[in-house]
Amino acid sequence: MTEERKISMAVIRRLPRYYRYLGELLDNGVTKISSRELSEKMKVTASQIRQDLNNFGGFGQQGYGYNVEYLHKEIGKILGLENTHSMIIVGVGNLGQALANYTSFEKRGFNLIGLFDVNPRLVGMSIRGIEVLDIDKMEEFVKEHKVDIAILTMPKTKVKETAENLAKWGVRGLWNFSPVDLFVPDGVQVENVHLSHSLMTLAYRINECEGE
Amino acid sequence: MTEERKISMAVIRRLPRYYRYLGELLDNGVTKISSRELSEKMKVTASQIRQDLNNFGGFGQQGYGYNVEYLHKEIGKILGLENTHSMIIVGVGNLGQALANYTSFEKRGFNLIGLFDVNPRLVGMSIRGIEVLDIDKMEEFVKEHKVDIAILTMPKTKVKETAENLAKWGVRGLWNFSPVDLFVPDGVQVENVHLSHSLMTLAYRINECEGE
DNA sequence: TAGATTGTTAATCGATTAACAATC
DNA sequence: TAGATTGTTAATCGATTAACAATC
Repeated sequence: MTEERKISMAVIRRLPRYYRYLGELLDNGVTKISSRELSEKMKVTASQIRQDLNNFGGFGQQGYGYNVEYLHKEIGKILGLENTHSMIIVGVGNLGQALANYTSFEKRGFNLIGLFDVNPRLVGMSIRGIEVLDIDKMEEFVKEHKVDIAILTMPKTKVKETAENLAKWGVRGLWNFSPVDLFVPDGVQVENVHLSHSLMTLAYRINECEGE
Repeated sequence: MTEERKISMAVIRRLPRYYRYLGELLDNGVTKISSRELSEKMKVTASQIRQDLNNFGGFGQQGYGYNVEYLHKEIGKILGLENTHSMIIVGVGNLGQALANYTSFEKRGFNLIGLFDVNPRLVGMSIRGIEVLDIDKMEEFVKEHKVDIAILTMPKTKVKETAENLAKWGVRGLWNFSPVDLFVPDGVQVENVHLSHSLMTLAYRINECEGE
């Protein structure tokens, strides 16, 4: 596959937001929108919207604007939402269970196919029809099923080793919820959700803006 | 308070990571570190570390480097971690419960003091000694207790209204887990955790890097 | 056609990196 | 003092915004 140009992460991270807004417009029966109108709703510049979209092609029409349904669909394609993705959860504690119970991921084609934990109390339990397996069974499972994404919601002590193994066994995406930085081989993508970092930056801003 | 200069969010978002690494060094008994050594560990440039830190003052010593304990403590102060912060959770579903059970926030001074939900089945239940109250009691509670941060883990339909109310009642930080953009008055800080966005960007990268 | 709005180039702004004088 | 490393200025790089020609 010949990539024309590397798209910056700043752009990529804005795409889901565009996708969400366009979805809402679609639900409200809006058929067309200009970059200016969308920019006012989203509180960004129209220039940025047009630049962002033109990284991927010309989706609009001069003098008219953008067809909402078409643009929504195209951004979905860019994000890879026309494919389904299979996921497993490694670590079925509080957070793992919460994510396992999320049904909205499925709507976007993210299907949960496996749950793993070391805790014998959890093994054998089922969440939404999926049985929690012992972590010893994970290698076999991953090699047998095509696993696109592993959700890492386990204690941080074992994350590094687990991530290395999963990468070795062919998992291409790691959604990491541990406060640990994973350095994995090329070709494996890591997306971190550092809740404690997020909370700390909120604390900073609260303290900074005291008395504003 | 006279702010000298506006610090960019890019810098702020790196601070928790510095804080974490320095904490680890501290635990390992490391007493001093140079920006170069730290940069190698963290895979960032030494220049960036020095620039970032010098936004807040000179914490190092020429020819020596940085004292790990001192720097760790100072970054903690910058992030506001020497203060405690009181938090409530609004919406005690799967994710709300998971966050309520997190004990690690407490270690950093983030104390949970209230839980609220509309669901009569959840009201009256206790998590870690905190009773879930009916959402009708929230206004009174917030006005009586000093609430710094509200964690919004409720269905998205009610988030906008709830956020506006909480802001009105004096809550200064909103940690928002709903796929909704909140536009609140100045002085109220919003930190979004858009899990679905995070997952979509991971999907994009997996698809993009196919065959790499 | 005239008006509107895109796609795209150019200008600006901000963030990152490099370089080096200051100094421990 | 000599060596090391910071703090800080200058250079570069990238991202955002502005402007406008293309065109529907």
